[in-house]
Amino acid sequence: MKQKLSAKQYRNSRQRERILEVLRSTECHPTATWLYDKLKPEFPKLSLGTVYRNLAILIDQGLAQKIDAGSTFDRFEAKTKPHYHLICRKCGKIVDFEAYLFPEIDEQIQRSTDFDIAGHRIDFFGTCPECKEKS
Amino acid sequence: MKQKLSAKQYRNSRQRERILEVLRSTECHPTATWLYDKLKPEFPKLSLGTVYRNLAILIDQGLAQKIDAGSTFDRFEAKTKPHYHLICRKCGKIVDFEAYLFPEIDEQIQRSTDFDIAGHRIDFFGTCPECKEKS
DNA sequence: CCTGTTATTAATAATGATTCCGATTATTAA
DNA sequence: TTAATAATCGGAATCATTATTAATAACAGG
Repeated sequence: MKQKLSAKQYRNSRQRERILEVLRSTECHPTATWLYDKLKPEFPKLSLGTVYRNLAILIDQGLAQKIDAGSTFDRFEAKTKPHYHLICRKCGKIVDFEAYLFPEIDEQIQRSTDFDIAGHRIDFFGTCPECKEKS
Repeated sequence: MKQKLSAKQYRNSRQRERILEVLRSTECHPTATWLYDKLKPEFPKLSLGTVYRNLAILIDQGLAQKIDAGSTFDRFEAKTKPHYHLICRKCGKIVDFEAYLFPEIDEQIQRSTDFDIAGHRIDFFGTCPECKEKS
């Protein structure tokens, strides 16, 4: 059912074309609804589902990406010291990496921007030992 | 309505106590449902809403934290070169930081773990210039 | 220029995680 | 013990996202 054949043959569609153009032309990192609102005047019959579906296609084509939240539902942990996460792309497992290796990068970034930096998060993406074995 | 008074007076509850204990005792980074399933045998009448509410309280008390996804809905961007994100804690704005400063840290992590590291994400959290002015 | 095939669309229904609500129960201070 | 009010349970509501379906549009071949 949930086919992910990148071999899929895509046709051109005015909607998808414009979604990509708008996505490329904006500074912000839009939500699907933001894109929908932006394009609604141009396509009065535009449907939100069309925006979602075309974003998925653009991602499949490597032309766009979702800002990766790692998982679709909230995850929690007891508060400990700062640490990083290793996230398995295959099974979604999250493993702590008990270190805060780069405390100096906050200042490094702070000097280059107008943001007040309070902290950072680093997630490493890859394949966990168990999933490595299976493949 | 949506009060966030940390001055709130919390009472003890067996459920919250156990939620924290389980959260502290596990290696994984549970979802609310996982905690619910874990504690259901112990509290046959346990409600999922209770788990969510108590997690919120524990977070308010600084005893737990949500693995921060930055925002509750998906955000997209046209695929460009690798870069980092500056995320404003007050308004949720995401700004690109056009650099991939630390390409060597993937190897650094890879050497310390059994994961195959394919890449990483760094998000910096702080306050954007506009929100700084307002406060 | 037709025509058949099938990707795409719009509208809407379904899903699934999270939050809210109301009546009941439990905790705490006095 | 009692009064005040958190906390609970269960179910309904919410809201972003995904799936379904009939109609439409793109495009390759004739």
